[in-house]
Amino acid sequence: MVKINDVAREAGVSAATVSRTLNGRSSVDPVLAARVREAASRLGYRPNGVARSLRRQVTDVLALIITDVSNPFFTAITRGVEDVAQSRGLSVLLCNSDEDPGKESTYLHVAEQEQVAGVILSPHRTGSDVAHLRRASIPMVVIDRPLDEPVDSVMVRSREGARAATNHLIDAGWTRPACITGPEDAWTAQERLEGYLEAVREHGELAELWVHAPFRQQGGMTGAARLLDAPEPPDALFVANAQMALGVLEEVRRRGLRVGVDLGVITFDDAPWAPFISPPMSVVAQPAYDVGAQAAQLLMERVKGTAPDAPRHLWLSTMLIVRESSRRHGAG
Amino acid sequence: MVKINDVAREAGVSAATVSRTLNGRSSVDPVLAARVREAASRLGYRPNGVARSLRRQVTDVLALIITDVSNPFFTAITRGVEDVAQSRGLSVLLCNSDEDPGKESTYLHVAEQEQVAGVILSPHRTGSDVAHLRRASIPMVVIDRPLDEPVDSVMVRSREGARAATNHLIDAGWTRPACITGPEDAWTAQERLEGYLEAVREHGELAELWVHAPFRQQGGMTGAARLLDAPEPPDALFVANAQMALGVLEEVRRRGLRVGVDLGVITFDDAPWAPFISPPMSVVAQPAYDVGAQAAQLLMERVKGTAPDAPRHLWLSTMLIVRESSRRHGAG
DNA sequence: GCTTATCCAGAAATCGATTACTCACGTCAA
DNA sequence: TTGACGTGAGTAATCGATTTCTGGATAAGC
Repeated sequence: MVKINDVAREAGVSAATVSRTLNGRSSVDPVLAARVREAASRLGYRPNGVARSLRRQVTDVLALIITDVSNPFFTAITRGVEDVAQSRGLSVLLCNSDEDPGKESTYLHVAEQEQVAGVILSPHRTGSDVAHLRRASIPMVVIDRPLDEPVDSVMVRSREGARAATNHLIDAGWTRPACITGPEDAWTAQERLEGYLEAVREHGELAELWVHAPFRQQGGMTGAARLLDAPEPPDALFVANAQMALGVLEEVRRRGLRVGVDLGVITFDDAPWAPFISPPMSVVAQPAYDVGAQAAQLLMERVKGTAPDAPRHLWLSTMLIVRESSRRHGAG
Repeated sequence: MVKINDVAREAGVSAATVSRTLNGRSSVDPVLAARVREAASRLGYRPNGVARSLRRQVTDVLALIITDVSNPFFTAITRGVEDVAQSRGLSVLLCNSDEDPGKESTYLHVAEQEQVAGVILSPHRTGSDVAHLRRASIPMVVIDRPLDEPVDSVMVRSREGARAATNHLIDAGWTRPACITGPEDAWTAQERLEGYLEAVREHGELAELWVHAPFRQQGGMTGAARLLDAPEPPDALFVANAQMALGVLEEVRRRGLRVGVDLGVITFDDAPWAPFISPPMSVVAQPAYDVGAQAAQLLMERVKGTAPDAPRHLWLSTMLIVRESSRRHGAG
C-alpha cells in the first residue's frame, strides 16, 4: 500500500501539503500542487479511508436496517437509498433484521461501532432501542414504521390504502371481505388491519374477519387456509403484502378456487409481476423507491447539518390500482 | 462517546488491560478482568470500530458488488451473502454497478479505500480492473461471470441450462424457438445464447433466431417485439432472465398472443411469481441464494487465511422446471 | 539461596490520515 | 525603513484502539 508519506517524499513536500492538495481545503502553491498530484497518480495513491474516518470522526457509510431485502417493498427501498447515497459519494451497509429484535439491536451496535454517517431504520417495534445511536449523535431516519423518538421519518399512509382497498372490494360486490395481515406486533400489520376494519365498519352489517400471519409467502398460505376453513369463509381477501399474496394464491389454487369468481383478492405492494399473474392482481401500490430515496435525502441533510432541529415527518400516499383479481365476475 | 481510557480509569487499570480483557487475546488477572468488564458495561462502552480497524488493518465489512439488487437473481444472492456474513459477525456493503464500468470501478476504489475484509464481485466484463485490490491484497470472490484473474469463483452452468431449456422447447413441439438474451458484452448473455445455439444446432434444420437487449423488463419487451415483427417470427421464446420475461409477457399480451398456444415461453430464473402467472412459467432455476452463500463462505476462508493458495472454482447447476408456458397446447 | 524462567500490567509505539500550530517569507502601508 | 499582516509550508498533535516492549514480581530449578 502506498501511503501519504510515500507521496510526500516522491513530490518532495510534507504529508500535510499532500493532504491539503488532495482535499482542497486550503490553498497550496500551484507548482507544488501539480507535483503532488503527479506523484499521487504516478504511485497510484489512494487515501486510507479508515485512517481518514478516524481522524475526521465520520465515515462515508450509511447503514440501512430493514427486515428483509427479499421483500420487493424493501428491495425497492434499498435501491432508492443506494441511488441517492451513491450520488452523494456514500456507500450503504445493508442489514437484514428479519423482524428479529436481537438482530436489529446487533446491527444498531454495528452502526455505532463503525461510526456510520447515518442510519435508516425500519424498526421492528415502536420501542426499538436507539439510545446508543442518539448518544453517539448519529443521525437517523425511520421508515415504514414509527418510533417513539423524535426523529425524521418517511412513512406510507398504509391505513388509508387498506381502507381504500377494502372499500373497493365491497364496492365491487364482495360481501364478506377478510384481511390477512402481518404479525400482531408489527405496526404496519396493525395499520392495515385498522384500515380494513374502518372500511368494514363504515358499511355496517359486515363481518369482521381477519388473521395475523408472518409477512412471508408461507404466512399468506396459512393465513388464507385458516380463513377459508372457517364455517363461514370470506368471499374476498385483502392481503397485507406482496409476499403473502403469493402464498394466498398458492392456497387458493390448491383449493381450486377461482380468483375473481369465487374469491376477490387485492394486496398491498405493486410487485413487478402483479399485472402478469392470472388474473392480474389489483394492488395498493406503495411508493417504495421514493420512501428509500426521500429517507436518504433527509438523512443527507442531517449529516450535512443543513436540516432544521425539529424532526420532519413525510407521509407518502398509496395508489389503488384496480386490475382483475378484485373484480367480481359471474361464475360462468 | 465513552472511550477505552474512560473504562481504564473507571476500572483503575491501563487501557492495555482493558483491551486485553475485552479481546481475550492474552491472559489477565481474573480480578482485574472482572473489574474491567463491570466498568465497561456500567459505562456502556463500545469499542470504536474505526480505530480498531486502523490498528488491525482489517475491517469487519465485505463489499458486494452486483449489477442490481432489484434483479431477483441478485436479490437472492444478496440474501445469501448477508446471511453468511452475519453469522460470522461481518457486515455487507451493498454496491449496485448497473452494468456500468464506471460505477463498478468507483466501487472497487471504495472497497480498497475502506479496507474491506473482502470483495464479492459480479464483474461487468472479464477484463474488469481489480489490480488495485490485488495490490492491497484484499481477497476476492467472483460470482456469476468469469474474470481474467486467478481468483475464487462461484458460477452457474448457464450454458447447460440454456441448452436444456431450448431442447425442452423443441421437444415440446415448437419449431421455431428463438432466444432473447442480454447485452452483447455481458458474459452470461453470451453463454445463454451459446447454449441456445448448441441446442438448435443439434437438431439441424432449425432457424437460429436471437436478439440482444438489456437485462430488464423494457429489454424483454423490445426484444420480443423485434423478434415477433420479423417476416418469419419464432413460435417459442427462450428468455435469458426473469426481468426480461416480464417484458416479454407484456409485449406478448399486447399483441393478443396466447402463451402456451401461439407461443411457447421459458425463462431463466425461478422468480417467486413464476408459478403464479398465467400460464405458469417454465423456468431454468438458478441456485441464486447458494451462489451468494457459497461465495461468502469461500471469501471467509480467504479472509481467515485457511484457504489454499490456488483459486477454487465452484460450478453450480441449474434446474429445469417445466410448468405450462413452454408446453404446446392445441389452439382450441 | 541464588539464578533463571514465567507471567502479567503498564508505558509507549503504532496504524495513516487530517489539522492546529508555528514560523519563514513577502507585501504593503506608514 | 520598519512594523503589521497575510500566505503557505512544515512540524507535531490527534483520532481511539491494539500490540510490542519493558520491567517487576513470583515461581521453579539447581
